[in-house]
Amino acid sequence: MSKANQIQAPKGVSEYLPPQSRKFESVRHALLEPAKSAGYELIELPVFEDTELFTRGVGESTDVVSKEMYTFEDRGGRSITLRPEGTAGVMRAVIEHGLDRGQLPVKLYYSGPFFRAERPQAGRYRQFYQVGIEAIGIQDAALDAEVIAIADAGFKSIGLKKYRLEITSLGDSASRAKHRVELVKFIEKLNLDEATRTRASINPLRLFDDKRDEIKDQMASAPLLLDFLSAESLKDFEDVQKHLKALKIDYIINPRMVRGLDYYTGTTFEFVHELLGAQSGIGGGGRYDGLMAQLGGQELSGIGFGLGIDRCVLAADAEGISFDQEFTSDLFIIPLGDESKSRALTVAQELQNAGFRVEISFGDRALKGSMKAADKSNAEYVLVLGDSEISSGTVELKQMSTGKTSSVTLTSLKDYLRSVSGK
RNA sequence: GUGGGCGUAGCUCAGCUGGUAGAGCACCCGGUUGUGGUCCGGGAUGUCGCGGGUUCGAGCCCCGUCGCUCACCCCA
Repeated sequence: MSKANQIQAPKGVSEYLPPQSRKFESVRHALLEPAKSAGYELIELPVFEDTELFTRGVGESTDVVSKEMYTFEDRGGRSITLRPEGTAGVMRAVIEHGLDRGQLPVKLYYSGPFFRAERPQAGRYRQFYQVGIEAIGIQDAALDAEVIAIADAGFKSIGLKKYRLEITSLGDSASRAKHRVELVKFIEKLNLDEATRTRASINPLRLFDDKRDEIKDQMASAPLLLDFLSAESLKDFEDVQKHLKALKIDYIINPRMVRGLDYYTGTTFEFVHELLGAQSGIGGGGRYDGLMAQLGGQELSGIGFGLGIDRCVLAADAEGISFDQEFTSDLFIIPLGDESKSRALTVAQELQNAGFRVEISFGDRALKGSMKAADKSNAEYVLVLGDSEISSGTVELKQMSTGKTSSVTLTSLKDYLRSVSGK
């Protein structure tokens, strides 16, 4: 098999094959459960949207929109983009279908693939998976705290320990405007290369996030947005912290935190894992005041988060967390001879319908080979189904862990399995 | 878009200063009739990423190219 002209997966996509895929499933489940427990409901949306949704919602000045979108023209000449993040799409659906006309807040959760045309690296993929929630329509520091708590509960439920929560507040627009003037003045005096200066002119906050030492050193004395918060914004931020303390959720204030999406205002947060490489953010989110209106809806505030399933899987690996749900079947049926195959299928069907996990040995391998297959499948019990069993109606059920066999009639098989498995 | 590392069997890798390819795991068959795990014996599998060059001879050297990977920008 030559690899030269083999079709490969597109560059930079994350794929989960068994048995690794079990981890993915467990992680997604763990991240989703806390949201359900808090009364959030599923919203399932398309993975592609009108391009304008993102240019208007996420912001033209962001890297996500300016250089990382998968955009193409569909057959009707419309510009379509594979969703790079989840919030904009949720807002679109909420506005379009009037979900915000009922009781507030609207509480939604979702999970699925997202797409960004970036250069891939550890923990960064072109197709990646997120779990997200959005709570729309109520401005309340307690809600901010709940959203953060839901994310935290998800990570804890995976078993993650080596992560930290960083929070800050971007304040209201007046606070940000005041700070921006001072920050721009400060940056003008710095010694920066052309590319960095251009970046700063688009959004000066971005310089806080630069990883290069020469930039970090220069930015050490830069004016911080937190120091420019209005009394109202500050009170809100303190309330969020008060609630987090009540919830016993540890956090650190990171006044230099920058988020890549333009719509954030007020409370913003990020969960950072300590054992991952350069891409260490396992989740993040914040409040967005202007987004709904920006997209043509009411002036409603919202808050939400996106958690990276891929990165959580990597983090779980890094922490050595094992997902102990081994793939085990209750019963493995080995038919001997063509006549018995049909019978094996019907026996399996009946037991599967009764809630047991039952596998069949397919093909015409020797009994020994089938036994090995049964062994590998971790089946609890094995039964050989040949002519004599079918005519007598009685099978020898072998318990693999002990090697012991017991005679059971085919008609009582279900009851027998129930009694020994407790299912 | 920019930079570093790496591309040898399904997987993990070995291959000394160039002499036409190996191990472990996994897989399949067998160790006398229809009962697994251990053990023993046997077996299949590679255009050594691709193309070109140097050489009597290249997996090993040179050039190009593609891919993977890590990092920068940025982000889940």
